[in-house]
Amino acid sequence: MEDIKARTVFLPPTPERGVLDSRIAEAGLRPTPQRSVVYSVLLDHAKEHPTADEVFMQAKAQKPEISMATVYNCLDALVRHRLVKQVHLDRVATRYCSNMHEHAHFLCEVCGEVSDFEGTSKPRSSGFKVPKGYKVTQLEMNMRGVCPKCTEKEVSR
Amino acid sequence: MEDIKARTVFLPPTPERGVLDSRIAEAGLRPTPQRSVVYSVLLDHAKEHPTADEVFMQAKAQKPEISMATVYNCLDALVRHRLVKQVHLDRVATRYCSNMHEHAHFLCEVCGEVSDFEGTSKPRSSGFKVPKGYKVTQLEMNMRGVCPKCTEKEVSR
DNA sequence: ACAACATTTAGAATTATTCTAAATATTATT
DNA sequence: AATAATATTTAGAATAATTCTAAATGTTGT
Repeated sequence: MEDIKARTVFLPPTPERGVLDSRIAEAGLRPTPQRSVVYSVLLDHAKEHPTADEVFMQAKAQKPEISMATVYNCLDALVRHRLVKQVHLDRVATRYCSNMHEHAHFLCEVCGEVSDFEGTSKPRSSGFKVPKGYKVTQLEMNMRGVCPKCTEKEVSR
Repeated sequence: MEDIKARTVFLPPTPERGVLDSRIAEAGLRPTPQRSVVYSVLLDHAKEHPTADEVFMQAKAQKPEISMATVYNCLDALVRHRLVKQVHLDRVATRYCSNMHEHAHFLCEVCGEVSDFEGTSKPRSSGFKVPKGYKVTQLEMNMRGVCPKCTEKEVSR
């Protein structure tokens, strides 16, 4: 029996570099070392929904020559080819998400932590009236409020 | 019979200054001339979902001494007191919305125009699984795609 | 009228993102 | 394999959005 350490309950472990490269290629992008690194950082830190800057720091640890401009280039390429998603939760830096299952994002207004809520919603049965003629290709559901940890702390004050 | 000029189909005409001030006061904010101006700009330009910079330019037209810092202060105060909403559609500037009926935002990826889609969605019946213990106070649905105008143009090419 | 407090202001500072032009790497062509 | 065409990366400068700061002004309560 193999000794498998589950990384998280919901997210699969990050695949090896070769697999990443073929995913990048399948998406129609030339697989470069920089793109693999950026993609692997996002897969490894899916829970954190890192900002471009955080991705840069992590990527630098693996590949010290990488530059910020490249991180932005790679992120944009990955987003355009639907390997990752941008998340726009507030006025500060854009966050990135490698979980491509449809899901909602929740921002805790107390601690700032971002969580994923699984589920799906079809644009035209979401409760919102999409007028005829609008072609919806992407859907983003963001919620805000207080997470369980912070609710507890508030009560015990 | 009165001669009423409807400003838009869905949005009511902007109320006069006095009414604005009492709404601001009701929300628990001291009504200042700057806050009224900023609020009135947002009500007058609800359809455009203006950025802080656009609000500044419009506000300056009515009150030339107003400063950018004040516009940010006022916008933040209005948001905190639930008179307007922030909309985070992309990596560039935050947009503001004075339509407080629940609705979704649609960004046309061709022309960049933002539209409102009416409707409602309860967090716990939105299709997304909100785990027990999470207190959701705000919900934001953003969609992207192509608007009818741009779809037409694309076809006729 | 005075003290306490809130708001506004201009401008500087910071942060996020984009741009630019040169260097490097890859792919296609011979 | 050599060459040309093309794509990607790089460092750093430039721009844009937002926040900070400290002084001035305005408001409220006593």
